[in-house]
Amino acid sequence: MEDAKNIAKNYDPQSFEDKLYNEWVTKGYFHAEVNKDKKPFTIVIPPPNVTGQLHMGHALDETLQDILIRYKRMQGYETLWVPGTDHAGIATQIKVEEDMRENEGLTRYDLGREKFLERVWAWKEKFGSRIINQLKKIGSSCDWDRERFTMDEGCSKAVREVFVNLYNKGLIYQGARIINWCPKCITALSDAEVEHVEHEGNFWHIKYPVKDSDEYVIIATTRPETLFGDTAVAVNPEDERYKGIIGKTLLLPLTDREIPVIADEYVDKEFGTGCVKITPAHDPNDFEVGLRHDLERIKVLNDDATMNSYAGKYEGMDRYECRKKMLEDLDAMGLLVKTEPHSHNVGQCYRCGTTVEPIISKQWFVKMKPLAEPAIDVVKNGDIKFVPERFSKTYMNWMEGVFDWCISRQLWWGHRIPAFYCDKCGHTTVSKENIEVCPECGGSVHQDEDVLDTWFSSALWPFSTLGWPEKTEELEYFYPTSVLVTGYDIIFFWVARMIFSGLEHTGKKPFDHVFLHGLVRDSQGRKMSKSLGNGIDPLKIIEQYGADALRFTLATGNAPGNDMRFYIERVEAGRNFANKIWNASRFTMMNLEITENKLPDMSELQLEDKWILSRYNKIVRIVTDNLDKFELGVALSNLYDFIWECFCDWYIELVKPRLFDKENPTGKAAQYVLTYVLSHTMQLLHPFMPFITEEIWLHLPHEGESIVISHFPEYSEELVFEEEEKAMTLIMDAISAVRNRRAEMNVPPSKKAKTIIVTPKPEIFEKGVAFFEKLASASEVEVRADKRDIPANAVNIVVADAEIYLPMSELVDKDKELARLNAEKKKLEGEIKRVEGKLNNAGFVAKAPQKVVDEERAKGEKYKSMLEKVIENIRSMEQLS
RNA sequence: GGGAGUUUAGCUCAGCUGGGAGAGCAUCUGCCUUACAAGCAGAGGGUCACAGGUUCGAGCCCUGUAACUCCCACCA
Repeated sequence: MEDAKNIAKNYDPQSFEDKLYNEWVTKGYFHAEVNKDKKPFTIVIPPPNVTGQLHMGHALDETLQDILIRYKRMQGYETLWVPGTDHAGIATQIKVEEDMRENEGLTRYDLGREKFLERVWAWKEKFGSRIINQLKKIGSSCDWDRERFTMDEGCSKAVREVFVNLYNKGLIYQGARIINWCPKCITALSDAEVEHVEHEGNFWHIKYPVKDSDEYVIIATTRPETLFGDTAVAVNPEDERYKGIIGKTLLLPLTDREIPVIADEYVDKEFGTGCVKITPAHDPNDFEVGLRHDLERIKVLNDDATMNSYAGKYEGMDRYECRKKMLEDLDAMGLLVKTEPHSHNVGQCYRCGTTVEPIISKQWFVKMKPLAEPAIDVVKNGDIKFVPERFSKTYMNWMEGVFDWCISRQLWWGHRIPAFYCDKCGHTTVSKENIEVCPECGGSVHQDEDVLDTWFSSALWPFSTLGWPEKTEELEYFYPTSVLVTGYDIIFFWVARMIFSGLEHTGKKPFDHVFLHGLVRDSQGRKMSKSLGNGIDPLKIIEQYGADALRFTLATGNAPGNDMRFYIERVEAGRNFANKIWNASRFTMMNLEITENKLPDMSELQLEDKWILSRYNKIVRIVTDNLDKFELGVALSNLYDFIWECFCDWYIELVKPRLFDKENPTGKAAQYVLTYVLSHTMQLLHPFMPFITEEIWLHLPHEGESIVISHFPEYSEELVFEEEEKAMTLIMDAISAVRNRRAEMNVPPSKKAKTIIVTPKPEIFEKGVAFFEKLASASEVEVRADKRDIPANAVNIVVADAEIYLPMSELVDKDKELARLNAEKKKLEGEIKRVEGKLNNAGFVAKAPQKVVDEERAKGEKYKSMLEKVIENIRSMEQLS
């Protein structure tokens, strides 16, 4: 252990984290392959974000995933991450377009499709590898060599297979529907991609004159510019006010068009004026009304939300400019009755925040009903489990009310829709292979210009990455995967769609568990975002505190599925913990003569050895149980307490006398136990804090070349020492009580005192003599069964099974001491009253479990005997002159 | 409008199937005790949001109330 003695005084993560990571990679510990001798553990993870910059949310994802993977690997599973290296969709394209616009003033249309896609590839090349390097910094054991999920042929093949299969089953159809249109991204969006934001707008009341009459109707609208697309005004058939007007013709203001008044149940008599303008091309409800009444659909907006020729003189204006101008004009014409403030929800593009326009458009849709049914069942019957469980409800609500999914996007970057239109006969052919001629008439064909929604291909992730639709060995072995780890904000986008896609295309569920975590917020509880500038860069944190400290922070302090606030103080706590471990290890190594890592013969174990082993053994079970339940935070905080309190604060201190005294025959045993417990604890901690645990484990006597591939500790019946644990607890409580009394009296540790322990169990306290000397500032310890000859003015301490006397008469203030004893008496009496209250309650004794009753009885006994002693002490104190 | 979550120490949060309220940080006191001042030994601090109920027993289960947060939803 020569190098052990040279280990740095303080924990310095920079000195070893990178080095260890590179070693793990070069030695291939992260590599996964089909291995029939082992069981697979497969984890599905979200893609790196498109900016190529690691953010805290991603660090959280990655940490939780890595904890599970490392744990399972150490348990002997063949572990595979199913990683994505590409987000094949809109976000990437928008990013690149933004970049082009800002730096060169170019749009994708200026470049043309081919050149533009080249740009995206180059951009991906640059940022894709950057984020992978960043993920290594936090210790991710993802085998990044398996970059399968790209826009390559394999993936495209899966996407086409799926598209064609669904189309042939009639589950994909093309149709004109109202979709959400983002005028900035210039594409259709799915319902899930639209965020509804409360918006302070106006309700404009506008007169529509009745033809050949002085009458008019007043409609109320929040989007007056869609007036140009009105093809009717609707009233409720039951509405007495308007019965007479149904069927009449209105003159649509600002145009020369005439529109009818129709009756439709959809209109709410109570809301607004009771008259609704119907714009089938720009509103989903109006679209439905239009279908019922066979109304014309007039689209008045261009793709960039400027007005088209239907707007007459407003043509070419932006939608809001047009709104302003036309309202002025209507006002001048006396047709604007009033402007009423009205707050309502406005749909915004969840990526760029632009207000979306509902627009009629011919798009591709997936019919959701038939796909949703099995996807509901598989969660309902528990085949797929959400952790925490409550999210299954969220999922179910969405799935049960799901609308058809608009999957076409008017973008260039993405999987192009495999539909071909005949230029001659117009026939649509959907095909896995590219075709040149129409199979119907032999005419030339052109492929659909649009691409598929990102989530359409992402939904295939769990199996397309494993080679599907080929029946590969990997697919056979690793699929269905074990667990998906992701944030709850992505349930609808991704989780739900993976579930129904997996079921539909492979006939199997894509994973067993969905482990959901919350969002990382800043210290004020706000979502971290670029625009707020409150994002904390994980790499800076790692640089300053180390990856292990960051991982500690991300894994503790919150329950699964709950949001977490990021406090730098919590990272400091993690760093301090690492430093504590570091120094405990340093101490261990400095006192090591042994070169083997094994337990000594049971007969050589001392009381404190058995105590720490027994406690360690329990921690093994706690950590394992909680990791199996995905309670990572609970597992880690238990480990934290064990390492800091049991191992560092007690065991190391207890064992120091044996280590320092080279003559002590039990010194070797202490070294073995110290080494055993420390190195095994490092293994327990390794999934959470991989770097420091490896560094320490390698410095301790060990077998095998890395903790990464070592075997995770298991609970052992041999290490159960209940009696010794109890005995040790008695001693420790007594020591704490002495310290407490000394602190109360402001006695510095340097001032030693004789300690007399009066106890009915001298055989236990005899074993603790050295501990009292070391830890309770005892100059000399006397253990006995009677209290003869003890000076009445000695400091006295009453604990369970013992009375302790410190003859420090000069420190005793009679009045203060009496006050304290009386306070203690009162407290004990209160406890006894509480316990007896319970025990005298017939209901309690009859109905409570025997174990609980017994425990209460034991407590009662203990308090009674302590009370007796306290009363005695009060008496003798009172007799003092 | 529907659904979910939260409410526990000054702050941030744990508290798993009901059995004497916990951690970290902060505060106060005393310690350079030969691994660690990024530390050690102590202390103070809580009507577990409120009101009912079930139970021998409720922070935990049930009902209701209030405040905050999030998600979903086509009311023009």
